[in-house]
Amino acid sequence: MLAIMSDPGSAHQFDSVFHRTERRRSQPSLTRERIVEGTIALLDRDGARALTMRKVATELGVHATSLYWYVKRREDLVDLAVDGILAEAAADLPAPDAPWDTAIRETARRYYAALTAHTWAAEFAGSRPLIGPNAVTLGRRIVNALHGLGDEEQQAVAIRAVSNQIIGAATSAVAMQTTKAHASHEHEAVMDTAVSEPDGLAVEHTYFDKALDLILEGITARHDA
Amino acid sequence: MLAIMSDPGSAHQFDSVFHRTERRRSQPSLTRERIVEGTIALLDRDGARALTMRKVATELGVHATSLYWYVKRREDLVDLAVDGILAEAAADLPAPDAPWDTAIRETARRYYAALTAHTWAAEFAGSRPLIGPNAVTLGRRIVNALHGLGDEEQQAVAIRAVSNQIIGAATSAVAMQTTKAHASHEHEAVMDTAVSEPDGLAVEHTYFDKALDLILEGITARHDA
DNA sequence: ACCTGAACACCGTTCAAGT
DNA sequence: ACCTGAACACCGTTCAAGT
Repeated sequence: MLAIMSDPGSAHQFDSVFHRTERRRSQPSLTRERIVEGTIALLDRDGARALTMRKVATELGVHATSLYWYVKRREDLVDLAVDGILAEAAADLPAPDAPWDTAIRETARRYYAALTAHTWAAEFAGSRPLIGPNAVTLGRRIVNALHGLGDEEQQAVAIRAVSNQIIGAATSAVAMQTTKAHASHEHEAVMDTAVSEPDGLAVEHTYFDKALDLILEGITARHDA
Repeated sequence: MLAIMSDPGSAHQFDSVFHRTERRRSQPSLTRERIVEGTIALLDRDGARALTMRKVATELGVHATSLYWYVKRREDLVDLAVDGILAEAAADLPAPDAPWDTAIRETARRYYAALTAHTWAAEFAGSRPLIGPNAVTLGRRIVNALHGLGDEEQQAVAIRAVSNQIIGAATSAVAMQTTKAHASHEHEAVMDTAVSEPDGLAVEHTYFDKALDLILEGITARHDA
């Protein structure tokens, strides 16, 4: 969830990996960074269901219990991995002086693209609060873009409309994708839309842009009034 | 995901509980209906993490392995439970001749309310395709409401904008809620927004209405042009 | 047709012990 | 400070056996 970005202070009240500092020595065989890389590699290769402490450990050539020196629980791996792939999106954001609507379009697009590029990320994003540093960076860019458009409440509404669109679109696109993947596997004669739409994710991506435009038009209409 | 509702045909290609007919005899001690009720009761009481085959079985006074006569896998329980709580929303929908915008507002509102009333439902909805009968009923009501507003593509865009808003808002609201719950447990001095906002879900509910209005204004603006 | 019971191959997590 | 190894209390699922 992105809503926290309108209220960054409350993030400090929540026990999350991102608030716990990492313990480390001079030459450890493990690092939180290495763990995150291994987790992402595993997830990209074998999917969300493959995320177990034991498999991540095997991926890194250590024992499962070693991971607990660096993270507190399995969910931490999820949170770190999701925020990890958001790094792609959080780097290279639109310039601060960009027009508000193109700033939102660009940021939202990158956010959505990162989540759908790693299907597991979209799956997890629906059930975990998105309060990692990269998620916060992305959220702030949207907040800044809307700053000055209407009063505070109008901004809060616009922020939620955009955020919800990103999360909702990403999870829906991925769920639809995996649905069709199942279908193709289980029926040999594939005569459904999976054929007429060779790349469902690409189609959804353009729908995402257009749905976002709808929201931006709504904001504009309200702002001009 | 709701996107399937714009393409009901493809649902038949996917191996889901909803396509498998139930086996039953005259007086079985178990029923798919009883199982769903027990699952929902368990989830409402103990939360999403408590959903295990063994606990559901205990809830119903049978052995875990007995459940496999009625469902194929654990995920089936998730899908059935989520669609189960959507029954509240799918019953008593706005009349077919209601104005399109109030029809959408009412339907979306009920959909969102059902998902947030059972926090586990919102959590699961983000990672499972919403293709149960009640989800389909709700989706169809939205599709029907938009029928005739613009060409087919404009309708598809509007459908996605509304659907994504429902899913995104529900998952965000619930994630935020649980975040704050954690905070209250782990810090004795609760001086964050959880205090100034005694009922976060209620606040989010009114934000949901307003964000949805933004989308409806976008649709109107486009339609009038 | 329905339900049990044993069994298999896993899980996450704790914790004492090693270095 | 970091990592191992054993151990605990779970999991989902299959399948032969009962009725």
